[in-house]
Amino acid sequence: MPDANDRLTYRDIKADIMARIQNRRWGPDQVLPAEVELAASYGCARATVNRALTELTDEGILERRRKAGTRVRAAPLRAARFEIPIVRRQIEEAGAVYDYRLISRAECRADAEPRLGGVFAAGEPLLHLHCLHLADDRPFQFENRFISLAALPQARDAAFDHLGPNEWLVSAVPYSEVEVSFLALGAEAPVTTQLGVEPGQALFCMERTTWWEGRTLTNVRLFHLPGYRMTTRY
Amino acid sequence: MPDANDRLTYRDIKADIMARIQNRRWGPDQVLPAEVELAASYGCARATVNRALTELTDEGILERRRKAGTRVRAAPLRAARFEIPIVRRQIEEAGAVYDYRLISRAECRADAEPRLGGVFAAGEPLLHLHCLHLADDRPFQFENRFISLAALPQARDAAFDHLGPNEWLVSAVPYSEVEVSFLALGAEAPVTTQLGVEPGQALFCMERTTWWEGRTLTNVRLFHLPGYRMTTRY
DNA sequence: ATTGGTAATATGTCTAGACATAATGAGGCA
DNA sequence: TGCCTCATTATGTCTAGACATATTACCAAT
Repeated sequence: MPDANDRLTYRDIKADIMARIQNRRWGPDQVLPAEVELAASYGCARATVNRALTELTDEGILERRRKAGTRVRAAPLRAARFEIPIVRRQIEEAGAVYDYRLISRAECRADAEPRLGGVFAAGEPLLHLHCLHLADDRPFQFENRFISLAALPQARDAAFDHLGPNEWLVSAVPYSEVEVSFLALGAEAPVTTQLGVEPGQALFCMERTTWWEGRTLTNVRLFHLPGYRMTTRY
Repeated sequence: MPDANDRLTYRDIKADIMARIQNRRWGPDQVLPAEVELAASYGCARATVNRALTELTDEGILERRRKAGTRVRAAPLRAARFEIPIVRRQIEEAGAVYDYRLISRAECRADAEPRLGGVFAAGEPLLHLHCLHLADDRPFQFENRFISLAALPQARDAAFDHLGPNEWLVSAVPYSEVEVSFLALGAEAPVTTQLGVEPGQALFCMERTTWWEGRTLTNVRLFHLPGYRMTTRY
C-alpha cells in the first residue's frame, strides 16, 4: 500500500490529470495551468510534472506548444499501440504446442505477381516460400513470403524446412526499417487448402515489408483463421 | 546544421545506440554498459542516457531489468503505433468533401444480436444506428453502432440526422476506456447495399467499445471499402 | 490596415546529485 | 545438494536549478 505521506510520483500526477480530464474539470480544448503552477500545486519539481504531461502528450491525450501552453485534445485522435506478435510466442503463450511446416519453396522473379512490383526492384530474383504455423497440430497461420536473393543471397543456402523464415531472418538480418499493414483479404488457393477455409472467406491479414539501407529484404503476408482479431485497450 | 560543439542530446544518444544495434556492434541479447558508464562515454549526465534508454525500451528495442542491466531484445516483439482515425478528418485530409448520412435509427434490446450479449448488459435498451460516411459523394465507410440508452438516455433526444454519433459522443461523453479491434468480415446486408459491394466480399472492420465507470456506453463496427488497409512504419 | 520586429513566456532539455527499489548472486546453513 | 539471507548493484524516479527554443502578443513603422 502506498504511503499517503510519500511524495507524489509522476504516475500519480498523470492519473490525477487524466481523472480531471475524464470528469471534465478540464474540458476539451481547455488550456491547463503551466508546468510551474502545476508543480507548485502538486508540491513537486517541474520535471515531475513535465514527465507526466509529456507522456500524456505521447498518448494523444494532450497537445502542447511552446508558449501557447498545454491543452486537452478536442478530438482525441488517439494512437493505439498494437503488439506485433511473433507467431511462435503467440501460440506458446496460449498454452498450445507450436509446430512449423514448409509447404513450398521456389525461386522466382519480382514480376511473378503484379503487387510485388511496388515492393521489390523490377525483375529481382526472389525466394518464394509458403509456410504453415500450427497450434496443437491445427493450422493457425499461413505465411506467404518473398525474400530478396539480391539482398540476402545467404537465403539460398537456408533450407527453411525446420526453422521458420522469420526466425532465420531475425538471426541473419540486422534491425531494419519495417512497414506493417493490416488488411482483409478473401481466401484463395493455396491459403484455402492450407487453412481449410472456403474460397472467398474473409481473412485477417498482416503484411510486413522490411528494408535495410533502402533495399527491400523481404515481404510477407500472414493469413489468419476466420474470426481472428487484433485488439488493444486504452 | 547541428553544431559539432553542442552537447549531445538524448536524441543523439538514442540514434547512436540504435545505430550500434543495427550494425550489430551490440547484438541480440547482449547486455549494454550500465547507464553511468554510457553517461561517462558520451560525456553527459546519467539522466540523459536514461531518457534515451527508456524510450528505446518503450519502443520495444531494449529490455531493462534492475540490477540485471539493459539488453538488446532478441526477438524484437515490437509494438507499433497506429493512429485511430476519425473518419471526417481522414476524408478531409485526403482532400475530399466529407458527407454524412443517417441510414436507420431504431431502439432495440441488447439481445437483438448474439454478439451484443458479451458487450452490453443483458436486455439493456439500446439505440441502434446505421450511418454512412461519404467522401466526394461516394460511400467510404459504413457504421453500425449501438448506444446504451441506460447509460446515455440523452441519446434518445439526439436526431443523428446531421451530426454523426461519433461527434455527438465526443461532446456528450467524458474521456473513457476504449477497446479497439481490427478484424476481417464478409460483407452482409445492409453493408453490401450501402457500400455497394458483393455479399461475402472481405471487408476490413474496426470495432470499438467504450466504457465509463464499468458500464458499456457504445459499441461500433466501422466497415471499410475493399482494399482498405491500416499501415504504420517503424 | 498591414507588416515587421521584439520582448515575454511556456515548453524542451540538460546537469549533478540523491534516495528508492527490484533483482541478482554469493555465502552460510541445514 | 538445496534453500535462505543479505549485501550489492543497476535501474527508477525525484529535486533544484539552468539554459535553449519556439511561439505568441504587442508595439511600432509602413
